[in-house]
Amino acid sequence: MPELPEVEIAARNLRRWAKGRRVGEVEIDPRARRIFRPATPEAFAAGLAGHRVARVDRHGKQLLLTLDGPGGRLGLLSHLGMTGKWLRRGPGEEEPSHSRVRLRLDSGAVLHYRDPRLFGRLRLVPGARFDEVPELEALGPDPLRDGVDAAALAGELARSRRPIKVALLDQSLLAGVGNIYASEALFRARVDPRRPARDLSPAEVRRLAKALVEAMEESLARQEGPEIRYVEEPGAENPFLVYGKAGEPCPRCRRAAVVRAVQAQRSTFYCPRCQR
DNA sequence: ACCCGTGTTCGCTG
DNA sequence: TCAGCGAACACGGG
Repeated sequence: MPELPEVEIAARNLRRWAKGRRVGEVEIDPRARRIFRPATPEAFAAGLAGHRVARVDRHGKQLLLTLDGPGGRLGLLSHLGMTGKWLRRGPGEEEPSHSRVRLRLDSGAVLHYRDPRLFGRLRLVPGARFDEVPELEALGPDPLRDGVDAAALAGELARSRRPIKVALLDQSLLAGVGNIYASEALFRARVDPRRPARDLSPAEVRRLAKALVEAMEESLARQEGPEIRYVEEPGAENPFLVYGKAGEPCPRCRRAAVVRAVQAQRSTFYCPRCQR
């Protein structure tokens, strides 16, 4: 399940697979209607077919493909939700399970959008830039592309009583931070996830900003490759410091066990001894 | 059977 | 007016 680093890998893969290619036939699983709401699968397929992929961009967890066609330029906005993934299959290769959308390319390959839980979204937008898509205006800066301005982040956090872990998931503060990297960054910055956001000192926010970027860059370096394997999938190791490590010794102090707590209906992992 | 899940949106409340 | 909260969405895996 994708957070910013996984979506960045998806963007790089799509660039390799689809940039410069023309989309031919578009096939959609009839069960996948909700992915296209409020539009219909029929309108999506008709609007996309015949266009050529000019570029692939990412902002936070949002992917934006820019395509050119006879009717002009259009954007394909893709959010992977919890279980979405773009895959490429060559001619004759077996298609993935839960393939919801198939885009036949003029390279002979087929792009599959796989999404078992149907929490992802695919939408055609008239604008072809992120700043022309109204729904994306609310997104905060992208930590990898824009960096994290600790002073600006501290200013935002100062207005919130929410626990810092919950505030970090707010996409209007920073775009792309999800449940894993919120826990990982707070551990690296030695900040207790339960503390009210407004109570963090400037030094703590600076540590947090640095920790977020480092956690994401390490993950990106680790995942570079032809096809992403999400961490919870069979055969994948858990590469994180505290996420999913409840009961195991803290990798820093070794003297306390990692604790799992629930905040805003999501799991949080932390070391009660290191994180203050 | 039951619980859990790397995300977002909507409606309610104070 | 709005921050904050909980339910809902939907399906597979342990």
